[in-house]
Amino acid sequence: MLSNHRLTFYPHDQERCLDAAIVNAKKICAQKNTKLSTMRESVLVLIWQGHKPKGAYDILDGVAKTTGKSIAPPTIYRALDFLLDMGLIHRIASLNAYIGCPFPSNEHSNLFMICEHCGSTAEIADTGLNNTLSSICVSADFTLKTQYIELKGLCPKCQSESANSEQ
Amino acid sequence: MLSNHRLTFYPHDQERCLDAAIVNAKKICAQKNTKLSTMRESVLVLIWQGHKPKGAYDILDGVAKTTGKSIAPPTIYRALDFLLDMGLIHRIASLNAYIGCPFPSNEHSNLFMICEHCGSTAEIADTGLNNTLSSICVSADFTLKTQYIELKGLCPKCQSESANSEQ
DNA sequence: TAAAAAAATGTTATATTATAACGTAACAAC
DNA sequence: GTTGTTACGTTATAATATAACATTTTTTTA
Repeated sequence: MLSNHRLTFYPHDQERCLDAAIVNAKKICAQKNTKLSTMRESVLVLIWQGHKPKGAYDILDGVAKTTGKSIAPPTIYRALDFLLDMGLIHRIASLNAYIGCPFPSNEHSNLFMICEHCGSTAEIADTGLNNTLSSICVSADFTLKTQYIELKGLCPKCQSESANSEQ
Repeated sequence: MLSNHRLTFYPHDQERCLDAAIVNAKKICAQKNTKLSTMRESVLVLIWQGHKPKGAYDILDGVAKTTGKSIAPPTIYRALDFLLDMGLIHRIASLNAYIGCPFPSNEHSNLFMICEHCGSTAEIADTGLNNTLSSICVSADFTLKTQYIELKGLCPKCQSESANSEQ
């Protein structure tokens, strides 16, 4: 089981996650013979500020601020499309938002645990889950291509906080 | 395992699904001491035309056509919110669309199999899957509240069609 | 290295989905 | 029959996303 829930839900050096993601992204682009242009890298960097999904227009504002340029939506959406194609980010449909993939270039299950309180979002790849889903699809004669699994709830930190506030 | 995939993916009397859904909806509203007003019923009827998720503005056009009135978006969104609250419909986040729930008033898993080719969408409630998801969440110390599981692929009919067209 | 081709980005406009804010009508309860 | 509640009407606009076309940058290759 591949998961980044410890990094996501507990304090850690965010900078290291960012750096690792960028290094990894460059490697993957090289492998796939594509380029992580300045704009694409800026978008990826912004997405990796923290472990919370970011909306396209938040990304737009952030990139505009850091680059000092004024940017139009298509520029951001094109970068997002590229990063999605490369498997470097995921789209969280229920939030209309985008998040960095902690283990790109691995087959995985697109399972997200989203804290409703603080927004922190962890990704998990679980073989058992994939097997369960596969067998469900087989029994319904449904050919599975892609899956979106978004779990909403409370992360460890927000659980204990809400428990405290109820006292 | 509760599922409507046979009804969804194979020819059948659509009218019966619709009638059953409306009867069921009235029963549930009575139980919950709420009212399925004319507008809400119109929206629900439109959603139950076929087993494909419908967008809010498609619903708007449909209801406007059948009632002969001109309707504004908030009217539709309010009816949708009500039906969602009653558990009579679900929102498919990846499509920004709404679909009737075949077994409201049951605890279930919000698992949808969506045909990418024809749009037919079946809902499945599977205890094994819920257990798998629960244990994943427990091991990550994540308190699960709600889940959105959307599987994209090919329904039985579209599988055989695409197999034929490749010959 | 200059011209051609391809890839990426810029720009303008607009489509699509959803909600805020406030007013009115219908209905139930007292 | 007035009051309170619920649902619906109306206008405007927010938030997300894309179409269409122009320009720039990079790569290829003659």
